[in-house]
Parts: sequence; C-alpha cells; structure tokens
Amino acid sequence: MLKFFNTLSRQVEEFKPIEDNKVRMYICGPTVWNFAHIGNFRTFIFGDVLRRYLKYKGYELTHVFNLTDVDDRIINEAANQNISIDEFTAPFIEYFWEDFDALGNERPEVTPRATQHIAEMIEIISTLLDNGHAYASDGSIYYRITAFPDYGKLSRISFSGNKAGGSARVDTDKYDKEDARDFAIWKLVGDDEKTGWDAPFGRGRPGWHIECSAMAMKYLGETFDLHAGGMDLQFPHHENEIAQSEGSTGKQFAKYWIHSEFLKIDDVTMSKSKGNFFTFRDLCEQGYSPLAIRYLLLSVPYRKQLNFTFDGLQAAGSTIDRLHNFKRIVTNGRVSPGSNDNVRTVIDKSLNDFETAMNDDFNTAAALAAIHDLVREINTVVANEGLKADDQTAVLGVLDKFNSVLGIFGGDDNEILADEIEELIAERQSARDNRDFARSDEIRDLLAEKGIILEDTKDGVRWKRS
RNA sequence: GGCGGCGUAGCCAAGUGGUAAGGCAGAGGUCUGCAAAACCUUUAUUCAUCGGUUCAAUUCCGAUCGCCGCCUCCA
Repeated sequence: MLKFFNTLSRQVEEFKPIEDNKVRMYICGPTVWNFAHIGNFRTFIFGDVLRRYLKYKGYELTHVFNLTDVDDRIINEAANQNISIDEFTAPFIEYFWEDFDALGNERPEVTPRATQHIAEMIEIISTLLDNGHAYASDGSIYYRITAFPDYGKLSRISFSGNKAGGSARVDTDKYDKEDARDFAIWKLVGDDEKTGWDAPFGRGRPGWHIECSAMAMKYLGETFDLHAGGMDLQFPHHENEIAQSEGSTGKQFAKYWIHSEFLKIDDVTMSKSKGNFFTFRDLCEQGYSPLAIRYLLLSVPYRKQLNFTFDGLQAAGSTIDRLHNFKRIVTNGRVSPGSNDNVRTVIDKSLNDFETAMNDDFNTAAALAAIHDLVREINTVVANEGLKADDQTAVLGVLDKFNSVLGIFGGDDNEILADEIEELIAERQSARDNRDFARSDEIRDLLAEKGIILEDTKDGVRWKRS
C-alpha cells in the first residue's frame, strides 16, 4: 500500500487514484534555456523514480512533463535574433533531453510545449473573465484572488503576516491591481509588437502559470491524480495553477501534490554568485559518472534537503562500482545446478524491505539499504558455498526489479569480448600456469592499455572495463 | 517580521516512546607469483544544547543556539 505526503493535506496519505489502475500525473519541467543546474535534476530524477515506481506497482501511467518555452527572455531573444521561438529553443531542448537521457530517466508519455497550447490558455482566460475570476486592468489580464476563497490552500502562505518594514515586498503601487496578490495571466503587448499572440481580449503573452493549467487539463482532464514538482514551484506557481484551473472549472484540479526539496551545496544554497553552481555537464566533464550523480541525488529521500558535496559524489561513485561489480559477479559467476533456500529467504526479505521503504513516502535511502543488504548476503554465499543456478536467475531477477524503479544499474553489461582479447586472457593464464610471470604481466599491461582490467580470483580471472 | 524544514559517527545519511539502518572513508582479515581488484569483519553507551513529561526519549513538549527555504521580479 503506497503512502506519501500530500502537500494539500499536509499529511502522509494512502494513494488512491481516481481510476483503480490508472494514474494521471503532471510534473512541471524546466524553462528550456535555464534548466541545467543540478538542483533541477534532483527534481527530475525524483519524478522519474516516482513514475517508475507507479509503473512497478502496476498502474497504467499517463505522465505529462512540460517544457516551458514561453518566457520574456526567450521571446525577446528570439525576436532580437529575428528567428522563431521554435528555432531559438530547438538547440536548448535537444541539450535538455540529452542530459535527461544520460541521467537514466525514462521519457514521459507526453512532453508538451507552452507555445503549442496558446489556444487552450486563451480559452481558460476567457472563461475566467466570463465568470468573474479575472479582470482587465492596466494593459493586462489579472486573476482576481478574492473570487477564489481557497487561494493559499496548497502553500498556506499567509499574506497578513507580511509587514511593511523588513521584507514585505508586495508593491501595490506598481500595478493597477485590485489586490496586491492578484497576478497576471495575460500580458498585453500592443498591436505594434511583433512578439505576442492574438486573443479576444487583446494581443499579448501568457503569464507564467497559465500554461500548466492549460496543458495539464488538456492531457489529463479537469481533475487528475498527481501533480509533482520542486519545492520552489509550490508558491506561487502551483498555488496559481490551482486558482486558475479550479476557478475556471469549479472542480478539484489535482488530488495529490508532491514537492521535492532542493539541494544545498556544502551546506549553503547553490547560486551563481557563490560560485557553487553546477550543471550536470560540469560534473561529467570532471569525470563523475551520470549514474553516480543519479545515485547521489536519489540517495536522500525527496522531502529532505540534500547536501551535495564532492566527497559525497565520490562516495556515490564507489557505491555504484560496488553495485555494478556485484551484478557482474553474479552474472558471470560459475554456478552449480539447483537452488538454496537461504538465498531465497534473503531475496524475499530484500524485495520486501525495498517495497516497504518505497511505499513509505518513497524512502529511497531505506530502499537502497535493502539492496545493499542483499549484495552483502549474496556475496557471502558466493564466497562460501557458491551460487546455484536457480539462485543466480533469482538474484538477477530481483536486481532487475530494483533497477526498473531506481535505474542505477545501467544497461546490460553482459558484454562479449572480442576474440583477440579472449585469446590474450587465455594466453596470460597459461603463462601464469607455466610461471612465466614476465609474459603474464606484459599481457596484463597490454590489456590495461585497451581498457580491460583483469582481476585474479580463486575462481579464475575476471575482467572489467576501466 | 510571517510561515515551513533541518541539526544523528571523519563524511553522506535512515529511523523509532524501549535502548542507533545503509553507503563512503579508516582499521583488520581472506584471496594472490606479485600487484591490483574484489569480498568479509569492524567502527556512535549515543542522536546540537538545556529543561520538562514518562517506568523508559534520539524519538513527545518547551526554551536556546546554528543552518536552509518561501513570503518580490522573471520563469
């Protein structure tokens, strides 16, 4: 039974989708030209684990992940360069998916773009104008928060707490709004501007939040199961999505909301000014593997701030090596026929612990501990009595299950070596048998140059890629 | 000023009203012609500090200290 923390109710609840076997889920993606820092990727990796676990639980999934290509900087930059928005954003989008894939994420079912859903946004805005949830003022269309009494139910932000001194920052003089909290849903640009879209209420650009309301309801329906995203989006973005969507339909928007926490870097906030702003590619260029980055980012449960350090990344790399080694040893190890009851017990316990942990608000730290327990126990069996054939199949089977959720074992590494290399390995073995260590060391060095590392064990020689 | 989160071994961290998961690093060991790798074992009388409740608190309550996020534009 899957339980997790629902931001709406502020408590851990059992997950019950609207339809028994289907989950409709929306995750806010990045602005396409400003996505690359590692904090964002924690959100995307958690979103990926979320979708994989729902599939693991047998749900048929429709997962919408939007790419924001409407923002002032994009529109203005494209206009400056005298190219279309699509032409401007295409390279950024391609770059994004490369990173997304390299981190081992599955592509969501639907990946809509805001610029292709302007008509749907206009429709919602028209409804909101008609039913009194929006008004035109000072060249823009604003959402009327006083018309939506539920406003603030997600983030529980109390505007009355803002004080005039200190940090109050709602500047009521700046715009001609009825209420300081009202936010723009359509920003008029005037007829002479090239950059905008025609609408019944005037040529303009959509506000930030309306795109997600439009795309979520288009692909998932007016009410759907699950909406996720980073903590930074909880307010105002998600609060405003609710206001717009529920204001226009009168129905509940998303039943469950999940927000993942952000990163600290060496205990301080990540920011460009602090010089601790990393992108995924920065880290790859420094030699850290994508799987190590993935492991680190999901090793701490999503609701905790994760303290990102290079020591931690190094440690994650070692851990990933150990897990991959384990899979390699089980895959390539010699086995005798039959099975071992103890091994079955270990496997069952590990799988049970894993699912219990994931069911408990996606406790990935505890889920990983269940995997490590399995690794240790099975390694001991391999070292002592050796693995039986049926157990080998069962262990690999459970590893596949873990991997289908967490994606940390990478692809199939049951690689076949070139004949020439196999021959060298065999030749070295016979040289060792003849105590011709000069020749055997020579071959070992030769293979090392080719990126093949040999390991002598009591069960014979093993190899791996360096 | 308002709201929320966090503080557990050298590091990253899970967790619970009944006496501390897991990983990394370290130490010891096994294996080995050597080396490397791999594997195994091991590492907190204690959970920021001080009070309180309780038979019992790291876990509940209060205070203090420290750290982080949101409350503004842009997305």
